[in-house]
Amino acid sequence: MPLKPNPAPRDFYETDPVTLAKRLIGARLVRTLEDGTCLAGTIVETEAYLGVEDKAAHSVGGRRTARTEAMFARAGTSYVFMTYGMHHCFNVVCGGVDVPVAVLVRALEPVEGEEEMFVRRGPAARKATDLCSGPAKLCQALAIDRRLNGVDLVGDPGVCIELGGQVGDGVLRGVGRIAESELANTPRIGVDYAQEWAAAPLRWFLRKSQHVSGSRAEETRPLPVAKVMDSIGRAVVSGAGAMGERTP
DNA sequence: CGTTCGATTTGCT
DNA sequence: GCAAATCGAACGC
Repeated sequence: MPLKPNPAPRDFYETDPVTLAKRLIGARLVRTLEDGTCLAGTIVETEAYLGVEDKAAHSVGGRRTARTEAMFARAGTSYVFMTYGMHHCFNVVCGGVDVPVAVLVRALEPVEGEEEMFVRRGPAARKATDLCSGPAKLCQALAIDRRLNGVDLVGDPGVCIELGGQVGDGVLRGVGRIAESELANTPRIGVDYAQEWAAAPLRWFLRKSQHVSGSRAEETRPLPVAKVMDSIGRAVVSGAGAMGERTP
C-alpha cells in the first residue's frame, strides 16, 4: 500500500524555470489514480521554457489561448498539452501569475507501479528504461492526460511532486539529493524550429541515469537574450514575492 | 547500429 | 491548411 502522497510546498515552485528544472531532478512525480493505484518515478530529465521571449515556448510573445492558459497560472500548476494528435506532455508551471514559464518533465526512473506502467505503455515497452524515457512515454505510463491540465500540484489528490526523504519510503531506488555536477546541460529536444533558441542550454538530465530520452550531446549556444533571466526574475519577484535559491 | 516516415488531432494562421 | 515540446515501426547498412 502506497503512503499518502506528500506534495512539495508552494514555494518549491515559486522560482524561475532554470532553477526549477534543476531542482526537479531527483524529486518524484507521483500519480494517484481514482482506485488508489500509485504510479511514481524519480525525475531524471527536464527542460526549461522561458516564456514570452522563448521561441520554443508555447507562450512565446505572450500568446494566451485556451491551450496555453495554464502557463499563466500560479507556480505549482500543471500544464498538460497534446501534441502530434496523440501524445501528451506534462509541465510544471513556475514563475508568478501571468509569467508564462514552465518546466517540461521529460523522463522518469520508475519507482512504484512498474507493472501497471508496462500494461499502460503496451508492447513497445520491453524494459524498464522504455517506460518513462520521454515526455509522452511518461504521460502514458502514469495515465496523465489533459484532464490533469491546470490542476494544482500542491493540492490536487491525483498528481503531485514529492521531495526526497519521505519517511518509510522503502522503494526509492532514486537518487536523493543531486549535486549540479551530476547534471548534464544540453539543448532542448525537438525544438529545431525555434531558431536561435534551439541550441540554448535549457535541458538537464542526470548523467548516470539510464532512463533519459534523446541525445546526450552537450554542445550548446548561449541564451540569445542575455537579460531574459533577469526579466523573468523581476517578474517572479513582483508577481509572487518568493524567488531565489532554496537551501534545504 | 542508423535514418525515414506515418499516425492523428489540435490550435492557430 | 499546416506544423507540432513524439513515438515506434520499417527499412538500409
